[in-house]
Amino acid sequence: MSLTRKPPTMIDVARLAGVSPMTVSRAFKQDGSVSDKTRTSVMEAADQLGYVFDSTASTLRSQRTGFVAVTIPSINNANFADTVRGLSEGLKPYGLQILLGTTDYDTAKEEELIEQLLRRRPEAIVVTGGKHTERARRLLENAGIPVVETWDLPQDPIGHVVGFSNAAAVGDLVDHLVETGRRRIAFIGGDTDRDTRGADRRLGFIAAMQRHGLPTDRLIAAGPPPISMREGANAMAHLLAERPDTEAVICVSDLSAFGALTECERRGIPVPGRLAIAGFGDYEIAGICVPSLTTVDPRPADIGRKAAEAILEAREAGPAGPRLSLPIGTQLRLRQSTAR
Amino acid sequence: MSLTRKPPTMIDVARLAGVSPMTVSRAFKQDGSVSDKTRTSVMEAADQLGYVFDSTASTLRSQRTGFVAVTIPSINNANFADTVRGLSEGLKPYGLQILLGTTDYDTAKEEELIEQLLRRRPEAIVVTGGKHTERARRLLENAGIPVVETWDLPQDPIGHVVGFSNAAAVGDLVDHLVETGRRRIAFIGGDTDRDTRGADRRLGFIAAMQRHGLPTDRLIAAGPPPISMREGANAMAHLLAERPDTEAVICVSDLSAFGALTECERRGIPVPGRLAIAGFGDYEIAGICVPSLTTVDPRPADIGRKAAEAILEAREAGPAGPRLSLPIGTQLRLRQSTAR
DNA sequence: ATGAAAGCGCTAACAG
DNA sequence: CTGTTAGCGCTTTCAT
Repeated sequence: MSLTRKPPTMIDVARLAGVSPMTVSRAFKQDGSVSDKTRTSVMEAADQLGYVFDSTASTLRSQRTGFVAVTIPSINNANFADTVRGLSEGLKPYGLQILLGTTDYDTAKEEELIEQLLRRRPEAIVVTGGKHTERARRLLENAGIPVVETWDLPQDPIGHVVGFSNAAAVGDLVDHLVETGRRRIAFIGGDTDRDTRGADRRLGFIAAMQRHGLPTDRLIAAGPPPISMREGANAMAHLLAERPDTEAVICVSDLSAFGALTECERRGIPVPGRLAIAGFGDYEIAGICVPSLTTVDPRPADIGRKAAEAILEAREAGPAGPRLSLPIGTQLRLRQSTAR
Repeated sequence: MSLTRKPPTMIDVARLAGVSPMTVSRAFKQDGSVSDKTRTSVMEAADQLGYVFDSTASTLRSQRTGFVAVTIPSINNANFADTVRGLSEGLKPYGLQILLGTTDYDTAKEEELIEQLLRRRPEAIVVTGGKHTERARRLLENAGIPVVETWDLPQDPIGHVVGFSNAAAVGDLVDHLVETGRRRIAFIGGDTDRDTRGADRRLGFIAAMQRHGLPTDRLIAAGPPPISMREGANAMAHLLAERPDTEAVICVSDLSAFGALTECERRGIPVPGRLAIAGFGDYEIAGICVPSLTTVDPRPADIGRKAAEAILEAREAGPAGPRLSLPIGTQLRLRQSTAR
């Protein structure tokens, strides 16, 4: 590492290249109107000095940070990671970079995070879910930038929405299980409403069961979110002890579903023979485990791509533009774990 | 969303609170020397105006962005996600925020990414691995900030290092398999050296096999990284077709190892009875699948935490401080998939 | 504990 | 195509 001496600025580059700082500035832009010859000599000077463009200064003067802020519950989740990837790919061609933060499924942390992110003056913000603290909501409303809520269909959206009904998607799973003759169906999910999407899935389960005239007395609380494989296995052990005659289980995610599946394997309980299992998310594991898992594909990368589209449209339209609502068509993936 | 009018600045807040902008600035700092009464009235004024502190301006004047740049190969990988979590938690108390980018296991993309990130003037940068393009290396060397290379032990480190020998860790796996009586051992990994850590694991496999006087003719190339579950299953199918007498398989990661395991399950091949399988990474699935997977735990969150420590120490010590090298003690996790 | 003046490094706006 | 001037919103520095 070189000793810290003052790093070169545009002025240094300009001096060495024998041009004005403004010309250096233009040379570093895509569309800057500079002759090829000038640009080349500027770039050579910059290279020679080890100059690295300072976007903090550019940002202040031009009022364009090139940031899009994104909040997700957890970075350690393939679904949200896919959404971030889709978003990132959709924004990159426009020179927009993602500024990512995680909320740990906690609206208080989300509020703090949103404030932190807004201080960086992002040009748009994408949040996961539609449930926020009052202050977080106010911050988003007053930010003066496009706001996109994702992975949900909020009752009262702040700005744009790219999502789907978690409840309806679980309803599809229930319908499928009932159609294939299951009646005593359980739901394994988180024990709080901190994970809004998880809570919505549970509500969707209850509503669909009632629609079919079936009891909803097999709700297993697997602990605070995120509910992962281990919690799924424990919840399945609990369920088998309490209600051994259960015919099918819907889990809040594929990870917990896979954990539940392994518990059946350890106990020699045939799946789907004696017990059907379904998950949510279409994580890679769902397609490859044995038996493969029936699940719902929420198209996470599509959510990201469409959120990017929403942002780009919103910038075109300006603050007076319409609120966009881009629905995501979830897809039921019927696999071995619920076959008849 | 409110119509975009000019957002309030410190000057507006100062005017409303009847103080100077400097006092507002101090009120927004942790240790600003302002009376409680003044701070309260400033905060009230700020609230009333919906003022949000502008760190882009703060950053320019103070030359402190509060960013630590981080590059990882993929966001969709629980190991790297854990490292980012550890890092993030270690840095948060110091007001440092992570600016994350992904390289897709591509050093050319890494170079571009590093330049992008350095333009944002991070106060330190953490990169995954120790292999970079020449220009990327030069950029890092001249950045004038602490540089930490992780997940590897580079021959010629740029700055600080927090890592372990991937080769040695795979050597431990080979030793274990040989000790338990396996001789015809295969390795499933990526087909290029793009994934440096994967390539190092393969080299470690070859070296350890040679040390034991065993042949290394069972190297399966599973495609370009990242090698995931599906590629692991395909590679196993290929291996079983070509070399059906294989006694054990080491996979470049737990994800491919799990895929390989499912392929055995589909074909009715007993694991570990007829074939032993080992992975790498100690992903959650390794501990919960049936049979559970023998693997190496690289302590990803520790890598992040120690990288944070390295950064904090380096800032204390200044540019003249020592190059830190914080080794990570990987842990062999012996489980059912290689039991005798 | 508070204020006044200056300026961080770049670019908008205008001129030529 | 290139240059000049001013200023983005804050904080450093120096004063009181």
